[in-house]
Amino acid sequence: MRYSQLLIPTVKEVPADAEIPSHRLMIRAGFIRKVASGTYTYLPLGLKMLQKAAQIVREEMNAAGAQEIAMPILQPIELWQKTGRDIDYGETMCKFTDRHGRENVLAPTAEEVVTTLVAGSVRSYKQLPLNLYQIQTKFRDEFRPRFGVLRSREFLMKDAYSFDTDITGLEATYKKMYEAYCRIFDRCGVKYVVVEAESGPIGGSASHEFMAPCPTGEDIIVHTEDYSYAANIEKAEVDSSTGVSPVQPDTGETPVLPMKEVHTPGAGTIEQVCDFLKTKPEEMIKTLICTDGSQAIVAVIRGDHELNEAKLKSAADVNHIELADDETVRKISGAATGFAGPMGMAGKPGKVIIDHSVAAMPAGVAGANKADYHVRNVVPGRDFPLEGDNVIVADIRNAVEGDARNGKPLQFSRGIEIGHVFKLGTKYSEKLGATYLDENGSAKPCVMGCYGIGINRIIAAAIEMGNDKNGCILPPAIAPFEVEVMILNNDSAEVVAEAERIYNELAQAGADVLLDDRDTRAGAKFKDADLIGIPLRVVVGERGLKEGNVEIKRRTDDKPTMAAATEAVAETLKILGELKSAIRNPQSAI
RNA sequence: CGGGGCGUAGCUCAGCUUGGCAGAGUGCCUGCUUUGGGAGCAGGAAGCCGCGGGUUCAAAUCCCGCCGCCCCGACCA
Repeated sequence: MRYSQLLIPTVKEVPADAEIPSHRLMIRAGFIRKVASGTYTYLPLGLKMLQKAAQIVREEMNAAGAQEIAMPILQPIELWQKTGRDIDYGETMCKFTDRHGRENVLAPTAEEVVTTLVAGSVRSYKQLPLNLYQIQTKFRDEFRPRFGVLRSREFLMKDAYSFDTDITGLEATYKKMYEAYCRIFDRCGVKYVVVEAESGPIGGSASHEFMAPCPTGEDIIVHTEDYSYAANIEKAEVDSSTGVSPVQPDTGETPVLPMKEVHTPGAGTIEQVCDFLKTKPEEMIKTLICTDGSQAIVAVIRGDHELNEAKLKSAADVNHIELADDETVRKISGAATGFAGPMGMAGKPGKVIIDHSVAAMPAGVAGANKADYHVRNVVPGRDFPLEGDNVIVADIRNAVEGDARNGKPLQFSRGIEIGHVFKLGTKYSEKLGATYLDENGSAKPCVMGCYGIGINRIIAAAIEMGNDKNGCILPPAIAPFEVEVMILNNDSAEVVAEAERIYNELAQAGADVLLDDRDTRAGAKFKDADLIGIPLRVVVGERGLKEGNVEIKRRTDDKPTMAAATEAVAETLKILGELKSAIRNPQSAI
């Protein structure tokens, strides 16, 4: 295609509201423009990248035996009420009432529709396994859209849903999808690590996330140095022997002091209490009052630790958890927020969940359940019970520096979630009646899996990982063009003719090539080519052509290499082939 | 939803404290010169100063309300 005919509005100025490199560069390179918070227009180059990534996804999904379908974005809310997910998704779901007064949703995902489809179309085990997917716009009214297209309210997602007769079948399908995902991200040229993940409101028994490692990522990856264990921090489990209190253990030789109430006026946070009492956060016992909507769930963790809501949910065996409001806190603890303690909690309605690391403390400082007071020398097991009908000791905190898994120390890094695979089981098939008749004629629910890929995030992650001060450095598989042929001197008939020849021959050979035929200064063309990040550049200029040469330069090269104009096409295709086959990812594994 | 910031030319921003002609750079258009890493000179077009109300002789500027956008937090596959 010809540059002069494409809408590629590159900009020199850094957009004021873009914070991270991918967002800045996608705007600067003319890939996207913002329409409103969390919604973007994709311009020709940006759309081309999305389509290339989507095509790779499509090819690998088809190769793995999945079939492409198209489901509606507009869905009746009744479907979501059947599974209760209208509640689970809550405000995140875009809803509206149509002219007939019917409530509709703009789909954030499609389990309900696809499962209903299968319920009505599949009768026999002979029709299974089945794997259906689509590549389609999804809507989520995020609390806080940010980071450009990384967290937007409208985005392109590949969502696949598998139906098997039993768990063994699901395992096989899951493995197939997992492997297809590896091939997809390999082919796209995006680095990734696979981590264990929480399944969240989708529900199900197991899941893995594909993370593009990147310091600007929103997710925290917890892993051993060799990646033999890697998990999202929401999921990461720690060896229970690690992370125990550094406080001197009670050897029985030092007398155990009785509890002592101390006045701590206005000190409601861990930091304030530590300042006031000259204690360390790891000597504090933090008591968080939560609720599942009907009963109180009291979480007890060490002062320097963070509560992990997913772990708390599973320890308490509830579907939903949130921090209680001040009024509830006062009712349960008898004091303002900031002064709750575990003493006496076990006798109240609800559940008390105590983290392992608190149970291991010889003594600590806790809130007194009385405004402006804390208590020293609180001994777990003596001053509050570690067992009982409604008391559970469990792992309910986030992993921290110093924790280990399988005896190996854990490290922390950040990542962008670009893909997610789930084993769903029969949660949806049972609720929506997706059953089949087995060999014996008895009806059984399909065993499901679901598999998502954020297409926009593939693009953003690739730019996030591949950029320098001059612009994007894109993998050839998803770059808007593989090669640019640049006409350096538009007023030279020979230069123009030679550039056109090379451009036409490259295009005929199947290369995706852009001809920069704009009648503008050379500097501007160089800057734009670098900004867009086209992997390979062929410059046809008067100076070189006098000697019968053109210049060939990879985006990553410092200097161009000269090639005979007559060899330019062959040489370019050769380098392009090398670039395309060189793509692999260092730390994918697992 | 809580905290903070911002809203002025297509873009990046100054002007607001202390009310008094609507500004710069960049981009865009025209002409001349230039032509291998975002050229120079000259000329030009371009604004509901986010919206609504108030104070005032006079409001981009001060006051009130609303809307939008960004960041942090909370929340969230």
